[in-house]
Amino acid sequence: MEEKKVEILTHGAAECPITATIDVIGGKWKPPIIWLLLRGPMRFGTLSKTMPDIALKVLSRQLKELEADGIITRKAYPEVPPRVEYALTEKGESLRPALTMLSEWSETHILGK
Amino acid sequence: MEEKKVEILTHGAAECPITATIDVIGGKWKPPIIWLLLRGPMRFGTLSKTMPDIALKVLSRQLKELEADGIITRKAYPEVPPRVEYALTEKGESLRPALTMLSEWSETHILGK
DNA sequence: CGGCATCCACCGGGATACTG
DNA sequence: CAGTATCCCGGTGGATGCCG
Repeated sequence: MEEKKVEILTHGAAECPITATIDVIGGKWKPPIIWLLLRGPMRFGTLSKTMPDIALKVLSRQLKELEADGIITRKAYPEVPPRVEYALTEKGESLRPALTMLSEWSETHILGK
Repeated sequence: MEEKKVEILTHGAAECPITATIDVIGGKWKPPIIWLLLRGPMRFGTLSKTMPDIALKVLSRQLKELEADGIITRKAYPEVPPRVEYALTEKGESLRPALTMLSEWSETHILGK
């Protein structure tokens, strides 16, 4: 009864809800990937050509991680030559408003000044 | 003139507006730091006690980076013992809506589900 | 109290070569 | 076309110790 306990006792990074979201979208290439897929499904090769700076292995892994987090789906067509299309899930689509705000903030406060 | 040029020619990570914002708030401890400061200014020691898992040096550096990015201000009071208070700038405060959306997304799609 | 200097460990990202 | 398999590198985060 000596000291009044404050509301926030401890606050680790793990419990931070913002961190939890950034853990999902925070990969170096995940924002541009999701940003592109918000316009519609894309093939692996198209993603690669659209983002020439990303190594194939890295693109592959980022896509796999996004799939594991339920953000995108991977659909392979058993054709020759192979075709694989990536598309957002509902969960991924639900990121749109948040990502839009992040985008607008940078336009206002970083790029556009 | 043979091929029709698509709208999106290339899309590096550097040009992605979302990535630009995440570069600012994406440090491991930056979200919880900003999240706390959205409630009001705090002293260095209070931040440290509130987030026990962060090493002092790391906390110090993250604060310095946020200051360099214009997100927070550092005010030192020439007293004994020393006192230093950190507070959000307007630019930092302007992150509130975006961070709120990130927070809500995780509550809905990760934690609470 | 509120740092900074030093050193270290880890892991995400990258280049290259090969495959179903 | 759409990857996987290795190997490597740098940056960020972390532990410890000293200082105004």
